[in-house]
Amino acid sequence: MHAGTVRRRHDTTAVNPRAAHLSLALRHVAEASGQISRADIAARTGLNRSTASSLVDELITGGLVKETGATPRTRAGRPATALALRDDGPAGLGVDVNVDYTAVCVVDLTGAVRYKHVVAEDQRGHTMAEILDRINTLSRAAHAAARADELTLCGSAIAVPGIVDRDRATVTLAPNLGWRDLAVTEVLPADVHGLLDNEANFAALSEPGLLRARASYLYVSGQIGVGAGIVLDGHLYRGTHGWSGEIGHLTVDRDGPPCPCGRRGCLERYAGQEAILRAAGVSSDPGTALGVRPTITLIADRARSGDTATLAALTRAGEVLGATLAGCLNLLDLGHVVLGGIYRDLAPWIAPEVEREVATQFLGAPWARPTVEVATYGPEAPAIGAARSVIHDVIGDPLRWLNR
Amino acid sequence: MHAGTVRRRHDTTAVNPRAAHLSLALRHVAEASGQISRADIAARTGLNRSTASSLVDELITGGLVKETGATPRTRAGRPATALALRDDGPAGLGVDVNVDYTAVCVVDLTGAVRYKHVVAEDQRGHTMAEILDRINTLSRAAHAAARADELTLCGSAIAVPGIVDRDRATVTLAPNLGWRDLAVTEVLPADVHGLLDNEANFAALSEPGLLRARASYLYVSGQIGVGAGIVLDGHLYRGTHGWSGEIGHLTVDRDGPPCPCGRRGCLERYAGQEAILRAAGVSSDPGTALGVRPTITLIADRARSGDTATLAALTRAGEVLGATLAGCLNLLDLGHVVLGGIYRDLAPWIAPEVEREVATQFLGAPWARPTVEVATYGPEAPAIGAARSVIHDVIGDPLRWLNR
DNA sequence: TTCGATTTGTTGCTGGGCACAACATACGGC
DNA sequence: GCCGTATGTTGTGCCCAGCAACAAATCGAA
Repeated sequence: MHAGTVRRRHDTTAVNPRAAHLSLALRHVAEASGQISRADIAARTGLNRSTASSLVDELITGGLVKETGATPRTRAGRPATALALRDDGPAGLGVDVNVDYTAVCVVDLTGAVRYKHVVAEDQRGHTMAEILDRINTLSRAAHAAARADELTLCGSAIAVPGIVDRDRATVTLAPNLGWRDLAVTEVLPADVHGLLDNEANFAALSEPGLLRARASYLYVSGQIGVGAGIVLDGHLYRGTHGWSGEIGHLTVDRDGPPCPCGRRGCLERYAGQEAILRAAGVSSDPGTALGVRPTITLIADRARSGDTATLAALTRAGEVLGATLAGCLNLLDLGHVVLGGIYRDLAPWIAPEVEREVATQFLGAPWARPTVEVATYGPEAPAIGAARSVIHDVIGDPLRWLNR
Repeated sequence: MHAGTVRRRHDTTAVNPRAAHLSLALRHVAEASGQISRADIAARTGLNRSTASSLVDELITGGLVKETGATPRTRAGRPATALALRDDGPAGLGVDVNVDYTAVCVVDLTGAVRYKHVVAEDQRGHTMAEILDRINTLSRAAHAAARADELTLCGSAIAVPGIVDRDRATVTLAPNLGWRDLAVTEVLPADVHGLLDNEANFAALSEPGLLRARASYLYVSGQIGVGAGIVLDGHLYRGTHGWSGEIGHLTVDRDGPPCPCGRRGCLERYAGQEAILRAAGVSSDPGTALGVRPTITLIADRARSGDTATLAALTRAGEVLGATLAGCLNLLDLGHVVLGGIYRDLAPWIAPEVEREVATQFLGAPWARPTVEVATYGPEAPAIGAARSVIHDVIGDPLRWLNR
């Protein structure tokens, strides 16, 4: 079940066993894609074989699951028929509105990205209406592409750089876009109700291992700010208001340099994009449009060519970031960190430092060595994660798709 | 459902609707004690009135719920019969083994503490066998007291200062007790299976508001170290290994004083008991037995009499603690902190500082002002929370009690 | 006071869905 | 070719939630 919409925030409501079991069976198919049979589902869930069969049949006739021939026969006995998710059923539309680009993508039930389109253009030169219009146009194109690919869009989600109110589907505040109390999902095609969340949160959902391994990890997204998505047991933890993961303003040094937020020595002042650029001696003039990517690849180029100032800046940033993350891991008892955003591009220099800091400062290290991983997707992560969240909702409540 | 034992760590198993609904009904009775009727339960859960009646009847015949006359009649219509938890049914046994005292208590289904006994004696002068023997003796006495009070002990839980492996019911490491890989729950009466957890975690469960309000908060437990229990939506969050809440070694200042853990500038070095004592100019010689309480009350006395060094030490500790907690709240998006352990005794001087720091540094403050609260229970909190965790398990799975 | 309106709790009925058992199916091994 | 084994299907019974009708207990108004 996707932690967001279907979330049993108050699990004080009655349970529908059929719906729960359909989701359960579908989840097992998704987690062990292509290598699972009806009997396996029965064994793993504790349900009776006949019940599992009935559930799978309903999922098959509903167009969510298909049989994929027989499994490789190993033991004696009748060979099982393998089950897998259909890749021509429901699909999710993901949109990412960032400061200097807009991205849309379509993800099918298996989690595969079936369509992707990125428009790299700084939003700051455009009015709100123009931005919304672009979102609308891109969404329509994605919608058409999905239909041409025999996919049925069954939902959409928008990632924005800011604070959102998910219940009201409203952007509370997105400073870099100049948005405040904006119901942005209304520009989406009417037949797909729109979800909404922070970029870091959706980016965290883009990791492919999430569903398969029922993972718990901290996804760190380095951008102009530094955010994080907290994934616990395969579910995004959003906090009481939906603002979880605000690590950019954790205090590194109470006597450190002042931060626009009013405090001193925030993590962003050491490991944020601007701080890295400044420490490396690169001008970070916001007037040079298309800011984010190019400057970061510039940094990477410099580091690759051995520029000492750049290498020192990255080492320092990695150290500070690692130390801060170690604290987060200690608080949450998480054993896994994923480096996303700019840290993914800078991973060759940042990751070792983070790994070292985390290994030495994680208190559980003697019993469980923490791992640091580089994100699978780069700038397209929020859009993919957004689309995937739609898929998660289908898997969490397949009945809504079945009797649509 | 209690997040610990009954926890759907992998919610990959079939659901038993009857069990879930019994728990649901019982939970509603517990949350709205004395002011709820069968019809209310039906309305709030979405279950049919007849179903709610059936569930309540089963809970009544099982000895978990009772009718308490009629409700004050306000509107027209047949007056409802109020329901409440029985206080003469199942009860939980809680044990707290700390460095300088051992505590046991019995909590009934309503959450009330029905028996309590604390033996203040430093464990460091005794062998492991002696300590275990004392636990056994105290437990037997509590068992007898519960029986004399017409209560039926249906489970037990032990709080220890250290790292535990809940699945194996084993203390992995309790430095101050000298324990390592000890299956401490085996000394409990055989008919009550023993749970096990860290003191801070159980202490967090001792707060009475937990069940009623489905709360989310950070319970900070100041002792020799500084620990925390993370409560999300009324459930204790224990992390992937059960070590969550380790805030004592969050870094306050990377260039700060060295800490025995090998790092520098850990929170404990500023807001831990020893640090406060030292900063206040009080000797913290560990040779003076019965260390914890008396020295803390001494500090409180000094502060009350206006000793400037003491007041400065407390202000500083509160500041640093508050700043660190603000970071935790930002990461987890929690809006509520409970100050427990020594911070409860020192609350008059610590709490305002914490409150100020949290208010200014919590990023969500403009939309949701964070609150700081003083813990309900003092040193007995872990034992009470341990006992209460047993009760939570009964409420989370009443069937196990009903067909015992 | 009486009668309708209203809300609560109970009872009998129905149907959905799961467990169970028996059976058909399809292999491997001897 | 036969037996053992594992998978998937079919038929049966039971649990339990929903539904509707009814009894119970109050309020309000004529």
